[in-house]
Amino acid sequence: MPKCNYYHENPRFYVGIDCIIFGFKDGKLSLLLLKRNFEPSKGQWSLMGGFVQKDESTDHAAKRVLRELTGLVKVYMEQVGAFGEVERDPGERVISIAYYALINIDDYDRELVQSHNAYWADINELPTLIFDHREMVDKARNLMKQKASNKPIGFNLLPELFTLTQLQTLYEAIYGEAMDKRNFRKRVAEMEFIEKTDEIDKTGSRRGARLYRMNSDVYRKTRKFRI
Amino acid sequence: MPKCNYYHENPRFYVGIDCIIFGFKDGKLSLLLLKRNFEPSKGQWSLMGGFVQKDESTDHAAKRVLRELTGLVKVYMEQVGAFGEVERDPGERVISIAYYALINIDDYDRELVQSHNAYWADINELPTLIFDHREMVDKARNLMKQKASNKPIGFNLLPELFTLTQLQTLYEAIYGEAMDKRNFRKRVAEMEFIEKTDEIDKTGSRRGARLYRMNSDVYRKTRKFRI
DNA sequence: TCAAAAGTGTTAAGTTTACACCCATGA
DNA sequence: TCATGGGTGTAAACTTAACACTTTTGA
Repeated sequence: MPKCNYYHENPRFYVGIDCIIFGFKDGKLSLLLLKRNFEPSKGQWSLMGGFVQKDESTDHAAKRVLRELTGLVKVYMEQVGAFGEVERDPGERVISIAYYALINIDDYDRELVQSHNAYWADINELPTLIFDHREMVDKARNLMKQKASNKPIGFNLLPELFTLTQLQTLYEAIYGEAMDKRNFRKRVAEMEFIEKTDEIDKTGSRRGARLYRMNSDVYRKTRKFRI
Repeated sequence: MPKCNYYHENPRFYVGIDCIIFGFKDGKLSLLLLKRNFEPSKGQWSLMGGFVQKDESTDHAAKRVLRELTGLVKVYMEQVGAFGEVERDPGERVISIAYYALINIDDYDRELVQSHNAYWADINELPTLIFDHREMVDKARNLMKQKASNKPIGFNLLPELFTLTQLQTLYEAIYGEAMDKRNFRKRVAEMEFIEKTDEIDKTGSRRGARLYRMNSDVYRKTRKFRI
């Protein structure tokens, strides 16, 4: 394929990556935010970000940025979209691509997160964020909610073994509304890939609660999910 | 806001725009495609595209690109997402942002379209497209289908006055499946913003069919839509 | 007079919602 | 023994799906 001058008439742009990192902490949906200790906007809250590099796809860049903050690899991520207002970043023209990630809050590298000056914030009590990051968060949250209602992505936010109460609390946090316990469990019982294990969690109650596990192989056979 | 060297360590990229232009033609959902008479990939089919310029947002660039092809302004457009594989455009590294547009097929500037060597193609019989354009189309189609099911965006594909048979045929084309006429009309009757007019369309049948109109002001009051 | 599209209701099936009590355990 | 969270079923309300005939008119 010959290089062609047509391209070179056009301007080039910094392409940023911003990550909306969801976690499930103390029964609440939370985001991992950075208190910036660098300019621009030092001291303010922002999403974890970075720039796309020459030799990497945007999806790859998003995974790299997430890894730089959390140490995690193989994380569930989805693109939220491109944010391209001319003045969105007051420092320079940057076109940014937002991604959301769902991580298990027990797994990440705490030192790495600490060294970036990052903290978990309840999604319903977010501080003011720089630039258009709030818009990114809102769009990510809506997309995630939509997807979580018909694809089993929520399990990425839970430990491998979880109780049905944890699962219900998670979905209540995602939807922002209470659910009926019996109706919820009826629906779970219909999904064969949510498997009962032999184990009991004794930490949440005196009686103890049955632990369940998501079985991806079983899910692949039916691909039916609806909570 | 001081400029800061941090940005300048990073590479810059051409940022492309690609438009998935939906129309409703002869009872079928169609896309406006270009038979490229320029390199690279001359002679092959592609989406209408362009490049983001210095002084415009990506949304603005998408509207401009659409206007360059169709002459239309104030068109319904939604972003599909960013496509950022390293080798997606074999000519140069280009990160492209795809948008879909819904246009009324009676309105566009035919000469302009002709001069770009563009043609309507039935969405179910698309030719092979260059680069990752097929992927963009598939993602756009899914997003549009999803959105059309709970927001009244489909009316952008119809003339101002339309018959219920046209409306049903449109939704059958969007969903790719047949619908029951009586159930369909029952649902339409529940939506007050789909208003019966005094006019009759005599072109589609001997008997003639009642023409309807979408009233956006009435829609804004209820915002209930479900087909 | 007949072909072709427009228009019109009812019933059964399926889904969703509402709701309250007993169980097991450790402190 | 009691406070705490875990676990369980049924009936009513609502929504969705299936289904067939009459009307109008121009050729």
